Amino acid sequence: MDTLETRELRYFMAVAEELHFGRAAERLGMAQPPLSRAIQQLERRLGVSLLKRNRRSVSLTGAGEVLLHEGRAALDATTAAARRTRRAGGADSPGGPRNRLVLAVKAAASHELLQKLLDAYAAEPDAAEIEVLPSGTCEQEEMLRDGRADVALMHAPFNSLAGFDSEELMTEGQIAILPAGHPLAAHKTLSLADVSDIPDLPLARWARHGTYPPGPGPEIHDQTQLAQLIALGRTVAVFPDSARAWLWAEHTAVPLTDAPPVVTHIAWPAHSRSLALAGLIRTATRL
Amino acid sequence: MDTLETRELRYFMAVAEELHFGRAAERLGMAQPPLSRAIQQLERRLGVSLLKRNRRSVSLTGAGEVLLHEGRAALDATTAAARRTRRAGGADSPGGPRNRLVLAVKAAASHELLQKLLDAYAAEPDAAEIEVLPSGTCEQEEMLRDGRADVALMHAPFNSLAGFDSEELMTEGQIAILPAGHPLAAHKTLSLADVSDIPDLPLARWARHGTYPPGPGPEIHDQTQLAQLIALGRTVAVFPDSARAWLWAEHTAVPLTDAPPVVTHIAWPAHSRSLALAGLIRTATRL
DNA sequence: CCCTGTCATACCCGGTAGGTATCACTGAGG
DNA sequence: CCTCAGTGATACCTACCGGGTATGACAGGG
Repeated sequence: MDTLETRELRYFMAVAEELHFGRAAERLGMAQPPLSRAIQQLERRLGVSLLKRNRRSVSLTGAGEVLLHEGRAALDATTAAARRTRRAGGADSPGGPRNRLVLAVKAAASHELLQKLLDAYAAEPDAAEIEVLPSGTCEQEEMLRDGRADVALMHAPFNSLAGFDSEELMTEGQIAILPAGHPLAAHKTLSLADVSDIPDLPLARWARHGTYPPGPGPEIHDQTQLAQLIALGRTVAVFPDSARAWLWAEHTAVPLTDAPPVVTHIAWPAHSRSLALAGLIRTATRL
Repeated sequence: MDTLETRELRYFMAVAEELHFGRAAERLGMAQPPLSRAIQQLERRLGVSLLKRNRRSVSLTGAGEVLLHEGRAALDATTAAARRTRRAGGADSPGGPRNRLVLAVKAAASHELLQKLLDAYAAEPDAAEIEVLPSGTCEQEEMLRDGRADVALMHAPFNSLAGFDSEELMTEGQIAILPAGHPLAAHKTLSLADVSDIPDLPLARWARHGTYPPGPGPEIHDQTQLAQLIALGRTVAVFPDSARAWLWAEHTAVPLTDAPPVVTHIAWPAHSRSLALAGLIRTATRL
């Protein structure tokens, strides 16, 4: 009736993303004709046209766009259910489910805070085991949504907290990281405008989901790469204060006066009901 | 592999809620044996035991509890995707998708605010059509989650805003609604303690999802019933200020000094990307 | 000790998901 | 203008599996 099987959703997502039945079928590991048929059935069942086929190109209708977004959320929720259930498996000794929590953190994030949090929590009675899962740039949200992680350290305004519950842990300013020898490195403070268009030092561009924002700067996907490029005098970067921890001798940090403060949150799926998670959050807010 | 079909989720939810294969099968409109088999397959696929069968009774394992919660969220997301897609159907004329928004409101909620909101929004250029969906006590959250509604007026602290984005619209105090002739009705103000244990006037109990909280007061599921019982001198109720709008001559409203303020929010699913919704929210915050 | 309730097993059938072959149509290029 | 490459739809077949019925196995209560 109005069921929407997971398989159908998967199929539609593939087609909607590829906008090409052949490639979508290949990605799904199946032949093209059954895929075409499945999508037709889906459209008939929903009573809605999802794709515009022009015999030569495929595009989304309005309803298709809606299903692309809502379906992504639904699929994520489903795989999250599977993952979390599987993870909870075996943990069934009465009196104390040996819960394990997966904590997603951006690799470059404040190491000090994380260390304090883990230490404090480990000291708690009946603390669950914490698995620290390093995540790429802005990937924590996705990880929480699809169940790879149970809880995450996020950094507003870079991460969006939409759809999660969260508690504020720490606020810090931002600094510009410059090559030590650069003229600007002599300043006591700088503004964003000062560092955003230095002719010889374009701002580095970070990979987000495999693609890079446009711009003149070098393409980066690794903090060490960035550190090296700065040391070589090829680029400049803007980071939260806590990045001072990993600066090299060839780097100079200069506070930025007008950069928005970075707020570190601990965030988790709003519907979570795990005792272990509650304990970790309590510990975190007490730091 | 780790797919978790919607059908399997539906089946498991039924069994997990009934804790009885026979009744669950009946509720699903199928025979018991295929249901047993489906659950076994599910457990085998997940590699996790979900139910403890004692040949005489069924209970959830830890993993089963997890799947019960996570699965509910996943199923809601899936049916939401179906509903919203279907609702977006046909709306495909280029240049302006004739979006229609479904707004869930608690029936007893501030009528004045709702009226102002609807009027203001209707005056906007290219306003979408708003369908007002009355919802039972604390049902708005569920409606947002499963796609029956796109946006809702919620009242903290009664509704939980967890998992939604929201904007604050209005804050009001609370009042006790008493029979006009009652001695307490002569007071200028009251405290919660004053009204919570009046021997002859027990607090009314509202239905939530068909069940009533325990207590001595009468069982209510309708504001008119409540008004009548108060008028008859049988009960007393606590409401936000805006309830004054529907008071009878036989009622007296007395402000409560220590009741938590009621904050009306406009709330919507965090991942929403609808233009029409954005417009409505903009209008609401400008009121 | 039997009887009832309850979940699991055995077996069968029909629908349907998926594969292969092919058609229908479109747009580019010579 | 015709041809050919590319792409989605159609036709048809098969095998799997979801669902049904009948029955077994076992626990508890009278």
